[in-house]
Amino acid sequence: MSKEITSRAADYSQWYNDLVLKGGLADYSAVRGCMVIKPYGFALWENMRDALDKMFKDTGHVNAYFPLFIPKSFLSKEAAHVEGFAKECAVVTHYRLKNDPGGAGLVVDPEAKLEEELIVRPTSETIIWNTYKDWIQSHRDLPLLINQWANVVRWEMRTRLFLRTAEFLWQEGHTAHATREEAIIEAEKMLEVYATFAEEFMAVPVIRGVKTASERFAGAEETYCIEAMMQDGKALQAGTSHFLGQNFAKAFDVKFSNRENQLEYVWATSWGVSTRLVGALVMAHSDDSGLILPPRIAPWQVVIVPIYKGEDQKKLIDDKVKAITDELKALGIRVKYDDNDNARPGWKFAEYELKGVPVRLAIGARDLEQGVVEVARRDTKEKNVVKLEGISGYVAQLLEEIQTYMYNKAKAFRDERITPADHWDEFVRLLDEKGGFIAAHWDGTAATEEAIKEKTKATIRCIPLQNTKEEGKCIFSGAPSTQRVLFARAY
RNA sequence: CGGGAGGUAGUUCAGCCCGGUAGAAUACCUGGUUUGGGACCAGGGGGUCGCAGGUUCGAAUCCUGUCCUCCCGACCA
Repeated sequence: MSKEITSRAADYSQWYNDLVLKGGLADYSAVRGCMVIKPYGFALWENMRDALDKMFKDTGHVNAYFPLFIPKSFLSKEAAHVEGFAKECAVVTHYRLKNDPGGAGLVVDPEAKLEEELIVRPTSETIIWNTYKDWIQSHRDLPLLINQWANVVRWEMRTRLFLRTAEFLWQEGHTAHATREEAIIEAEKMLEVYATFAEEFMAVPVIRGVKTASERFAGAEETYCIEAMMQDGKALQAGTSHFLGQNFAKAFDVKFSNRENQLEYVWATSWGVSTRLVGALVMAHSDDSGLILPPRIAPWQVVIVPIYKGEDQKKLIDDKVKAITDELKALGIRVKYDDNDNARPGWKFAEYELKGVPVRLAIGARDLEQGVVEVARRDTKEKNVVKLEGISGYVAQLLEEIQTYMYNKAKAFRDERITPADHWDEFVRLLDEKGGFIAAHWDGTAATEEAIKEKTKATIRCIPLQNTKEEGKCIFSGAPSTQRVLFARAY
């Protein structure tokens, strides 16, 4: 016995915390609302980051880096933007400490007050558009397709590991275009990149949609989103892409000369995903034994555990494992050989299940004699004895199979939790008893949306793209509606 | 930010009500036996009791303040 995990049924929140902490992804820190991402969790994030970074580059984007600090005056230039972020900003007011003459230790030096206070970026639109003003003169400078990997700070009242922390890591893309159409295409394209990443790498199915006006990004004309379904029936926004119109161009006076030599405001997008995706990954797939990580982004795809009596057997196994790991590595498979003699096999089995390693190979003297190895897959917990000959090919194929299985399982779960509702009683009952997305008609007003939220805590997660049009009556007001939207309680 | 719970060894926790110089399990170290689902025996090391004040001859224990975490709520791309 050692690392007990709270079951999902007993306490879903605690289960999630247990997995993150005991699975070695992150720790709490001495700073309120901030976490330490541990090496195993960071390796997972690095794999996600690398895959996304490649996708951004493949779609023509380049990376750059803008300052952590934003002059306070910048934030207030776009009215909706300041409204949305002002309440959760960390502010730098001084630039020096000194020893208190009264002996109270280090104190802020009141004489070192900043002329203009600096905001720790909650997002970088303002500092970036202030810069773009200098970079864009002509239509020949467009489109400008830039991404940055950075940390941001949002002073949240209530935090949860990965899902909502005061400081988090993310990427933010900021692009500038000559036309409205081109900017919209960009925002939609990047949403599709996110959706592809979530589905193909994280094995998390997502719904592509647009946000309602009240859920829209502060300063955007349209916010596109991908929404995922967690195992407790709550929705989680996994990524957003915004069509910013000319709002920031106007706020920061960014104009370009078109082909007719007329000055026009630039059209903009921004888009981001964060370490919150790690939380989504945990809650979408894992079980009561621990994490279940999809092979394409798992830090270790395969772990090999030797089982032996005495040094002689150990040597024989070591030799065989060396051959196997060489084969696996040649196929680009990330493999760990755990021959630590301090822990026994049973302990290791439990440990790597907790850590969600997709495939485990156990190999002992008996196996060597018979030329076989025990292969255990984390997702289904199936165990098979497989011939050592051709094992690398078998494992490579198994990893693919696990990736597909995890996606299909999550998709079946998600699809089963999209339920249509046509009456208010049914809507409320579904939310309480079943959870998930509820597809219902909505009259399109913010007042109705707000009233539903107040009564049920459910919000409109999105209006799905390519939604089928359908005449109906609003679930709440009874007013006419042309399509169903997806409601859910959300993280 | 409001309500509740908590912070004592690396970890999980007992001790606190009723003040008297800190304990268990596990982990760790040494030696040995072990190794196919979280091993066993023997010996050993490890804690300014979150932090800062106060009361007291004496504080993990009582009082005040403060920091951090969890749960619920308010708030929140």
